[in-house]
Parts: sequence; C-alpha cells; structure tokens
Amino acid sequence: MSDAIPLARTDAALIALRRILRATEQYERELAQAVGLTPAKLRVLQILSAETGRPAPPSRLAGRMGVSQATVTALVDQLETRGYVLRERSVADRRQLLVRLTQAGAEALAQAPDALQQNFVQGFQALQDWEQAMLVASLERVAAMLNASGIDASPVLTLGEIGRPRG
Amino acid sequence: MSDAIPLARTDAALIALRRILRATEQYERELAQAVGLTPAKLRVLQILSAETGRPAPPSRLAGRMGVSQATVTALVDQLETRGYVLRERSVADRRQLLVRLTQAGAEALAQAPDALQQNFVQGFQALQDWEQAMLVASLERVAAMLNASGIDASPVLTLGEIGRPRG
DNA sequence: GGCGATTCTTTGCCAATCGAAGCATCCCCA
DNA sequence: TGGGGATGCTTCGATTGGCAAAGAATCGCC
Repeated sequence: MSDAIPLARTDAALIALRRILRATEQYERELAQAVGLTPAKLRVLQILSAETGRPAPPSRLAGRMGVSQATVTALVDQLETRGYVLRERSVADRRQLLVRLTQAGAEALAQAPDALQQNFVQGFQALQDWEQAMLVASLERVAAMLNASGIDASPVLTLGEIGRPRG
Repeated sequence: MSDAIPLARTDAALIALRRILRATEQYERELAQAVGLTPAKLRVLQILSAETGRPAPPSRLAGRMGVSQATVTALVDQLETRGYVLRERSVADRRQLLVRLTQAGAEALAQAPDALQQNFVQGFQALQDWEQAMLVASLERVAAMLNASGIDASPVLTLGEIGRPRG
C-alpha cells in the first residue's frame, strides 16, 4: 500500500481532479434537468447572464463555450423557439447578430438556484478563512498548470450564478 | 471574518474549478483524437487498462464512466469491431460478459502517451514536496465537498496513464 | 464600384447517450 | 425440484450535441 515512490502523489492529484470533474459534470446535468433544459442550452443562458444582461453575438458564445458557430446557431434556435432568448441585428454591423436573454430566459435561469453548488458553496463557506484562501490558491494553481497549453479558459461561471446572497 | 464580502472567494474558487474543467475536457478531446479514437471510446480503454489487464464486465464500465449500460454496449461494439477489445462470457455467471483489452487495444492506448498530463504532471512534479502535499490535500478536499451528494466518483484515472517518467 | 473578408445559417452527417423492451441466466425458496 | 423474481446485457428508437462545408448577407478597403 504505502509505496516508497513519490509518484503516488501525482496519482492522487489526478484522481482527485478526475473526481472533481465527474462530480461537476454530473451536477451540470442535474441542474439543467431541474430547469427543464439541456446542459448545452443552459450554458448559453448562463453565459448570456454572466454578461450582465448585455446581448452577445453568436461568435462570442461559440468562443466562450468552445464550440463551433454552427452549434451555437442550433442552440440559439431552440432557445429562441422557447422564448428564452431573441436575436436582434446589430446596428453597427448588420452582419452581426446579438443574442439577448429575455425575461423568460432569465426567469428560467433563476429557477436553477443553488441546487448545484449547494454542496460546494456551503462546505466552502464553512471553512476557516485561511482554509478558503488556501483552497482558492490551490485551485488557481492547478488551473494555471492545466492551462499552460493556452486554452482560452473564459471565466464564465457555468456553474450557475454565484455570490448572490439569496433572498 | 475580517472581509466585508467573503463571497468573492467562493466566486474565485468556482471560476478556477470551471477552468480546470474546461482545460481537462479539451485535453481529453485532443488526446483521443491523437489516438484516432473518440473520448468515450478512449475512456473505455483507459478504464480497462487501469484494471491492470483484468477484464471487466460492462456493468462495471458503466459504473465507472457514469453512463448507462446501453451506452457501454454501443461503445464496446465499436471497439470490438476495431479489435481493441473482445467480449468473453464469464464462466462463473453466464449472464455476465467480460470485456478484455486486446494487444491491439493496449498498443493504441500506449500511443496516447503523456500529451495530456504533460503540463500538469510536469508542473506538479516540479513543486516542492510540501506544495505537492498541499495541492493533493486541497484537491481531495474539493472533491469531497462536491461529492457530498453521493456521486460514485470512481478513482479511475481517465486522465491517461500516469506515473510514467516519459521516455 | 467591386472583390475579398467576416458573420451567421443551412445542410448533411456522426457520436454519445438514454429509456424501455426483450432475452438469457441465476438464485432463492417453497 | 420447479417456479418466479432478480440480474446482466443487448436491441431499438429517439434525442442531443457537435462538426465541416457550402451558402447568403454585409462590410471595408482599394
């Protein structure tokens, strides 16, 4: 069991990473389902919402999501059908569209409240101050390591809206 | 706590988490592509490989991957067609199948060397001993928090084979 | 004025995934 | 010993997410 080789530590780190990954993916799925959406569509709404209400062109959404524009088109189509977003032509550049979150979309999004980060946020906030700081530092460090290869890694909070003292 | 708004820290943690997520997903895609496989199929091979060569029943694969058995059936079908795995009936319980990694499968897997964790593993191993320990502790802590909702979170190293000092 | 670049959509395709139904086999218990 | 229910897997049908390539509208520069 207790190996002498130091590599076991790398293993442990990767295993933990993988668990984080899986847990988060699963959360995302559950969250989406709770709102009656699919994960991809939910992500669109979340990105839009994270832009503080400003409409965003499909190209931007594609960049943020790391998918092609064709995919975004399909997703926006479906969201538009449900009335969660709407397309408006940009006046400055008429080639460009702007996808805007509607009232209905924002409400749908709001229905996916904590549910998701419940566990994490609660656990996190129960920690001592220095522990929180350490965790954040560690996570950012890991992210930086992984990100060394130059991924965009937009800071979009796909995990749901956060930092809102509910109520 | 001294800070006026402690929530900013939660935000930071979630953002970092999200970046880790995205980076890893993208890595996975690249890795799979390098081997000429899709992420899902690659994952099957990896799990099989992680079991140190012992064949595993589809149910186990499904559990590890967090997908349904129907999905595993489809994936194994395709891997079998390519000769990367083969199915054998269990003698102990003839309802059960065992999926075994073939030589060809192992070789395909071996072609997906580091590539993936290159960045992470190298960065990680360059750290001081205590830093490594701290990171592992932090990651495991985060995983535990997320996992509080009772996700299986198998310790399978879907990130690829690890602990290999690159040759 | 026109040609190349940009932005989005359309079309046609494939991979991943699920639920439900179906089938073989096992195991318990009367 | 023989059912009957549980278990393990596959099949079937459907949906979602995703891409590449071709098409259409518009822009901007020369």
